[in-house]
Amino acid sequence: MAVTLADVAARARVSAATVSRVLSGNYPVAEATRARVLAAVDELDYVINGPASALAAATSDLVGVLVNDVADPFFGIMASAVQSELGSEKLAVVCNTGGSPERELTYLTLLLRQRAAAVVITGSAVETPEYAAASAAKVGRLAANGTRVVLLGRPASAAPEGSTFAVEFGNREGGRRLTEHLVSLGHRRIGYVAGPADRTTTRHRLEGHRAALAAHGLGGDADALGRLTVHGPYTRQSGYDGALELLDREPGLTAVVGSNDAVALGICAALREKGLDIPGDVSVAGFDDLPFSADATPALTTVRLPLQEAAARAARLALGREESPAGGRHLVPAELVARASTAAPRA
Amino acid sequence: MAVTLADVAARARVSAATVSRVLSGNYPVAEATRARVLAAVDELDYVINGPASALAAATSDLVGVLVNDVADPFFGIMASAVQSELGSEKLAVVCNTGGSPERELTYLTLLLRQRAAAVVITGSAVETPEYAAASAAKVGRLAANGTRVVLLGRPASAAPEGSTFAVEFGNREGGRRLTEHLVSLGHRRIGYVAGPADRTTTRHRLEGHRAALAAHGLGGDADALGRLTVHGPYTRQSGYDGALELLDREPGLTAVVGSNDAVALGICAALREKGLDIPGDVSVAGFDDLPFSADATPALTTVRLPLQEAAARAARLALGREESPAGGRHLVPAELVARASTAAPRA
DNA sequence: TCTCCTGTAGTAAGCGCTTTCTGCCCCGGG
DNA sequence: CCCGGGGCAGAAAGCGCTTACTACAGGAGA
Repeated sequence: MAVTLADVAARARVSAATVSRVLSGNYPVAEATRARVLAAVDELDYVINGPASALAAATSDLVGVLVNDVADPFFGIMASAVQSELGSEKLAVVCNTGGSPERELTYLTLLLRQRAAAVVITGSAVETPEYAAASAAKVGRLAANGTRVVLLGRPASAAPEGSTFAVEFGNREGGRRLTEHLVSLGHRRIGYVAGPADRTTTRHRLEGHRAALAAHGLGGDADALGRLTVHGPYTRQSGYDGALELLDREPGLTAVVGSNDAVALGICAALREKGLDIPGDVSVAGFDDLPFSADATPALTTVRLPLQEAAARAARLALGREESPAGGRHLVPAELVARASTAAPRA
Repeated sequence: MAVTLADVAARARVSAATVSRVLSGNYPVAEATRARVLAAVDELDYVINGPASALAAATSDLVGVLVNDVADPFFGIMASAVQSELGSEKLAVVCNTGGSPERELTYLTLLLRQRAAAVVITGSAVETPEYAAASAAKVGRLAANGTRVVLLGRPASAAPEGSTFAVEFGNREGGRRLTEHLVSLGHRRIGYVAGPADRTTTRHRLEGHRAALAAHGLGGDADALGRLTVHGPYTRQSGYDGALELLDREPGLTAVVGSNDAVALGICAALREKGLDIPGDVSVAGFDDLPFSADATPALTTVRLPLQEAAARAARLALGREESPAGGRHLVPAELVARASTAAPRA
């Protein structure tokens, strides 16, 4: 990288300052001068030095995107949408946290080090006071540095303020609608394979589920609810194991809800292995409406979360391209998608 | 970010140079001094300034990862594996090129600008001389800048040299094995929904397919082959459309191969819609063995590409952690995975 | 005892930009 | 005809780090 600003300046017979102004575009430059500079840039095949620019301007072109795992479609779709929305203006730094709070903090530190322009944090938060405090501290540090922080699909830990925003998913509402759908079909004993017990998303979806049950007088006592619920990671395997466990505890189940679509698919596999028909013997439902859900056999009833739109909005907030409502919180609605995996229980 | 190296140096009563040396670790520092510096770093909660460091050292902690689209599992899996392999040492900058050569070049320029330590380029290349030239020029420029370039799942455009490596997939071999499997089951008229005509991957998979046919005297003339082949993007929709088209042209088909698993699923959907049983009436096969393929109904026969291992190796090459064989090319073998979507044709 | 290493640490010169502060030039108004 | 002001462009001071190069102990060999 021999060619520097100074070389371009010399060739265009202007000062380095002028070249910088032409390239950054945030200062008026006479048209003739601009053309001369641009020509020189072209002729020399000049590529600006990002780090030098970032150092002088105290901010970089990087936007961090924290996900549990980009290989998981739920996160992959969001990461993709964020990246696409950034265009060629900013670069997306994708970090797999594996859902671990420690790694999340580690990556936030690395992004702080890079003087990232913004950070989009996806995935549910762990609900422990220590984590909340550590997380808030780190976010505060980022904000102090001028980095915009956007929480995507995660509730604002505290009241978001200044340059911190939240795009939240209607998990509670979606969970409620899904269970209402099942109840209205006639189901009374509904199993639930939930996500890890300490995550916000898990809690919200489960709360929606229980709210729907309660609204129809099906809540029962905590013990009964507990017997119908198992927890595990958001994986297919967890659905498989959970379904077997629930079937064992409550042979009379007529429906099982998975905490997400992958879990639901695992539930389906377990039921099928037990010789049960879906939805003839047992109805199954998921959450998220990922692309493969419509293709499954039977097609999965689920709750659609507009991941792309939500992620694109998060990206726009990160870039400061979209105004934020007072309070900085956005709620993205969840929508029931009823398909073939749910039906009325046998009489 | 008020705290700088100088602050740490003052607090530890050493010079800035010493602090830098302790943090970078590439220069001996006495144990007592090191401890003092580390303590100061801790007390001041110092975070190094990435851009400043990158400017002075002329290289950054960024590794570019070019993919068609991270939301596509094929690329998502590779991006995830690369990111994980980088650990917290380097940051992965993921760029969606959408398969467009222009965007690929744009992103390579942006990564050059960032003085990325390495770039991993995934996805098949477009086979036109202009693109090959432009791409080679850009890669050369990156190499000249000290950036390691690793091609993942794409043939080395020219002989890779110096800091350029290639981890290639056994697409030809995989294609051959798959078709041999079908032929050995007794299929004679095999349709093929291929990828875009101008991509290397498409060509290799198709060549493997045709080599297998030729080996069994089923090649026929170019016309016959052409009639059994349609091209389209690597999408489900393309498989759906392609299958209908092929069925129309050649009603006597007993098997259809998709250019990848998504295409194969589309083929399945089209066949089912036509009232055809899989594999009773028509066998279907895909390529890649993505996670959803095993779960499809019927489970898809396909060719497994060890994407994670390949991507991890690419990442190691990018970091300079793994020795490369002479010539810098690695070939990753493809393996046939026979499942329920293929069977002998009806008598 | 003196010199010469070897092992540490400090000095200082940048790395290539951005941006504030100046200053020039030219126009319009008095 | 002279002065004030606006529009552009240059000078130069950093931004915070890395890394020669230099300096200075203290110990070994002569």
